[in-house]
Amino acid sequence: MDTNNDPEENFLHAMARALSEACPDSGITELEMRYSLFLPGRDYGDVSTAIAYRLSGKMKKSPAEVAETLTKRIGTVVGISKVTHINGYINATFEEKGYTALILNKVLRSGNGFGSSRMGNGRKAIIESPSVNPNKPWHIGHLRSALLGDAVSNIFSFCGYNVEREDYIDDLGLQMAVVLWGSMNLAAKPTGKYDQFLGEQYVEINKLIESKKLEAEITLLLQKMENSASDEAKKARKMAEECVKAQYETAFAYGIYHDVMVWESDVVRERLLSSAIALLRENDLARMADDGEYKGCLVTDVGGGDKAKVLLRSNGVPTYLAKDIAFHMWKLGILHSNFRFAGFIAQPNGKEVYSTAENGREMEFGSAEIAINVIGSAQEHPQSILRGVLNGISGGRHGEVVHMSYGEIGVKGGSLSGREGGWLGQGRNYTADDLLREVKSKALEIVLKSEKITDKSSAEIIALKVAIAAIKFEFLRVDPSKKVTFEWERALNFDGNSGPYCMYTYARASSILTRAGTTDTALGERDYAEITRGYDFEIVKMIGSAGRIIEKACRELRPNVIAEYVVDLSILFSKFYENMPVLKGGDAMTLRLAIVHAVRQVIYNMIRLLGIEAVEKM
RNA sequence: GGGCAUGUAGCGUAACUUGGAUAGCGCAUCGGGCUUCGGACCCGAGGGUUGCGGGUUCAAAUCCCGUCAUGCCCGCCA
Repeated sequence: MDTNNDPEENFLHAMARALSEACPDSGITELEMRYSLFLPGRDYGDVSTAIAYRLSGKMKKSPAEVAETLTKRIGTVVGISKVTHINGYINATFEEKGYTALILNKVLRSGNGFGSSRMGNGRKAIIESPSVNPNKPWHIGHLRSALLGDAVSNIFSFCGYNVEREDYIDDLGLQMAVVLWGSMNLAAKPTGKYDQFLGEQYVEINKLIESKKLEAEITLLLQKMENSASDEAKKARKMAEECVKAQYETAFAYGIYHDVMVWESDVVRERLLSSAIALLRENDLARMADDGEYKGCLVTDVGGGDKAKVLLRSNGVPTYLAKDIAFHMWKLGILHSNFRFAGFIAQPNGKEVYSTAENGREMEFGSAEIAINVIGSAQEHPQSILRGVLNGISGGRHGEVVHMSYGEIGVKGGSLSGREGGWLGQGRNYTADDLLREVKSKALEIVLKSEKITDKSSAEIIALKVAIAAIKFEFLRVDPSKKVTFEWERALNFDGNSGPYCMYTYARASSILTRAGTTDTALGERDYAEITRGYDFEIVKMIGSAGRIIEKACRELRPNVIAEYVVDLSILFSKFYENMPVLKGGDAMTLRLAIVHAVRQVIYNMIRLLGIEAVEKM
């Protein structure tokens, strides 16, 4: 849409034409040309290229001469007011009135959809996160996964994918067996939030395991749990469900919702595994080890490394990897299951989360073209094996599995170990619940000082939104691959590069529009003759790049590029705000109102992708 | 030992995939700014041999090789 009006595109095409005339065998593709474009220092123009340097040898001219030749051949370009060259660089300057109209009118037309794209073309993506074991509360590490998963889901959806938000519950793991043992052998009665209770029990029991040698007893429990008809299995499932419900209270507090959860016990019961194994053997991806250390095991050699990986132990019991492979075959529609689904909890967003269940009905989950797993970097190796095996099966005919790897979170003293209780702090734990409580209380302190907020009840609501924004932004502003060390001090600071700063910018923009009595329809399409080469046009240009930013975040699975962008836009708006009066802007008032409107809309759209809600006052 | 990731001012980060003009932003520090649209703000200052050493190139934080540091992974655990 509007490509023939986009000056950058026009410049690019003009360049390509000039190049093919001046040097037909340059070997430079249009894509390379596109990549060569960069944003120059402010005095040079609005878009530049240093392509002349690359042609210098081929054309046997100096870069400056090449740039001159190309510039002459470019001639006039729609939307570009001038093309200049200096020291071999070619610089183009946008015709600012036309560009301003193009961008501001597009924001008006597109509204909440501004910046969206059809990149995904309706393809289905299953995004899995945070898949926390059902025996403890979410700690800040799990929260990172949940927030990344939520943001990536939002971004994919905005980019035209059909997104299914899925959560995997490992209710058959050792961790579950441990807390099951606790419920059968310890006197403690559940108090408070159930996930917190279980998490604390888990730490206690692990101390007992070391001192009292309980491994054998717990391993026996684990085996009994594998048989879904056993009392142990039923009790474990019941505990796990209660724990997940408690964990989801946390999720809801953060505004995180899912479409479907899949339980490991259901994967086992549905016997997906035997079909998966058969398929692996057909494709020569698994073999029986006849001798060596894995004698009697079914193993796979896929996944690099010099060592085979066990799928079925010599006693016939499947490994986690085997179950995971089967599960991912379901995700990609390579295998069909008889999974049945039933509503699990009604979520505050009005949608039910469905869960695999023994007594449910068949539903249209699974069978995606892309399966994104938001999982810590520690799982890189198993994830690469999983990917390798599935690629071997699908041969590219089915979709792909993507590991969205993120660096794990540490705290000053060490790790957040569930077993050793690293997530327990003094007075406040490193849990998602305590984090929200602490940050909200800080936010409330500040909101109560605001002159704009008069009644106590709305102060509470706003403080909660500010707190959520502060936390989400703090977690999402960093590249996912980076490991981070959590510090309360930073989490409780709302200044500068922060979610609340962006919200504040939004609130100020809203306030101006309210004062002006401006509505979207009042801002019609018009010329913007009053635009200057000041902060106003800088903002217009930045807004013009919003769509590219979102696509980049989507392609690279990096919500941080959006966070970065919103802060930069907010900073720019603050400068504009201080220097260019809007309501007293005289002839420029309408233009400036349109800019304020556009900034407000773009901040709204962008922070929403991060799961952050804008407020009109704070 | 092998594999993966990370290393950018006191601290936290961006730019690295696609090499371009003065390495951007925030916190902290120091100095300014509210009778003017919301001070969770703005303006200014100081602070960088981009871990280190080579190489490629007209041009390297970015690409290549080596090296150091930190973390993670390499189980018939999950």
